[in-house]
Amino acid sequence: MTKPLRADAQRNRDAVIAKARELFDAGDFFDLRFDDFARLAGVGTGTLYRHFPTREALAEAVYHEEVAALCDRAHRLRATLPAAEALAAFLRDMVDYLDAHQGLARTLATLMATRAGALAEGSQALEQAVTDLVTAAAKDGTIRDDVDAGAVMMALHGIGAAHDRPNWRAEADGVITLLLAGLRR
Amino acid sequence: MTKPLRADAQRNRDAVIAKARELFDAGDFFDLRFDDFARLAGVGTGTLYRHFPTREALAEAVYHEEVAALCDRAHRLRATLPAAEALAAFLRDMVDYLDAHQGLARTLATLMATRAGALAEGSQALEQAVTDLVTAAAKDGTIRDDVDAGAVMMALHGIGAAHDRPNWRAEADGVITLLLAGLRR
DNA sequence: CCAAAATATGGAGGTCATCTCCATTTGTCA
DNA sequence: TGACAAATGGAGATGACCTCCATATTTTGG
Repeated sequence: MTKPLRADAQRNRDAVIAKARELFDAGDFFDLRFDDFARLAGVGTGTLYRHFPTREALAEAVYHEEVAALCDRAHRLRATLPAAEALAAFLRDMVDYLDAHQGLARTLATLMATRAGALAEGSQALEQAVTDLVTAAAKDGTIRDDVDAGAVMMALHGIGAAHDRPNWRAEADGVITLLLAGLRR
Repeated sequence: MTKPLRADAQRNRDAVIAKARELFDAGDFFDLRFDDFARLAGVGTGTLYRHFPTREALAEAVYHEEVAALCDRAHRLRATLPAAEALAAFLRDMVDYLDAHQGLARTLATLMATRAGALAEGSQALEQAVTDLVTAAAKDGTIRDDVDAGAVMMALHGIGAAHDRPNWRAEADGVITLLLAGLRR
């Protein structure tokens, strides 16, 4: 399905992602004109747009492997721990991760806000991972089964969307605590 | 503190808010060019911008009284019900209200996303109302006191921010259910 | 190794929403 | 009523986003 990229195209693509990651870490990614970013990355605007039609698409590419890692972790947890504990561990990890990578929090927030996220691959994968964890735990009876996994997802969205609240970390932990306590039978 | 508005200015302001409310109800408010909106409302763009520097400012004006009503309701509930029940009732009302007025949900989501919300009067008031309810219930011992009221706020943000999820209502109810169950001692 | 075909490039310029500015109009007050 | 203050509105500046295409680079098949 995926046609092999020409050598120079691949090089440019990688350069763009590398520069984007750099800006994410510095926290400037979202404050920059997209055109200027192209110049920074050393490519023309046309090239940038061909590879990444929107800013969010680029953000997703940057975090693609990280999100994949999170999903993997979800699967591993689910395989090695009782379902409820796996869910708890995953949610706490998620907050840790968002805390360590503010860029991702902002990315997710944007993805959520623009609804482009509904189509984003990474977003889908994450949602699927959460759904799996929740339904597994519900099925073995350790958590209630009358609440949709989407509710957990929604709360996570809230955590991401509120990334700039002054007391973010404590509040995010609070949300997770409430969710887990609320889910317990 | 508030300087009295000239007669025509007041008239225009009211006309703009009225038209905005109309569009909110129709669901078109956010899909419209702000300039075109000015024409629709029968004022010049300059006038529109003088009264409402941003789209969000206008949205807030439209929902100002609604938010005020919600806050009043919070106070009344707090006065007439045990604290924990007041909190529960308020949160459920909140979802009902958001469900009935999608425009408000989207407004809140935007306010949250743009961080302009942190300064918005209505937003502040809502947060205060929630905080009051939570701390009251925590103080009388009916809910746990180790979780910040901000966590509840964050979850509400999530509900607002996710307003376009296909299964919104059920998931929103789920979030509230989990929060309330999680808060119980 | 060398065309010719396919693929990719980049940046000038088009498009469009946002917002400002100010000459003119409208309201207020003595 | 006259003069001063307040408000108006819409033309046009601004600036971000995105497209287009003449040129350049890579690949392919002979």
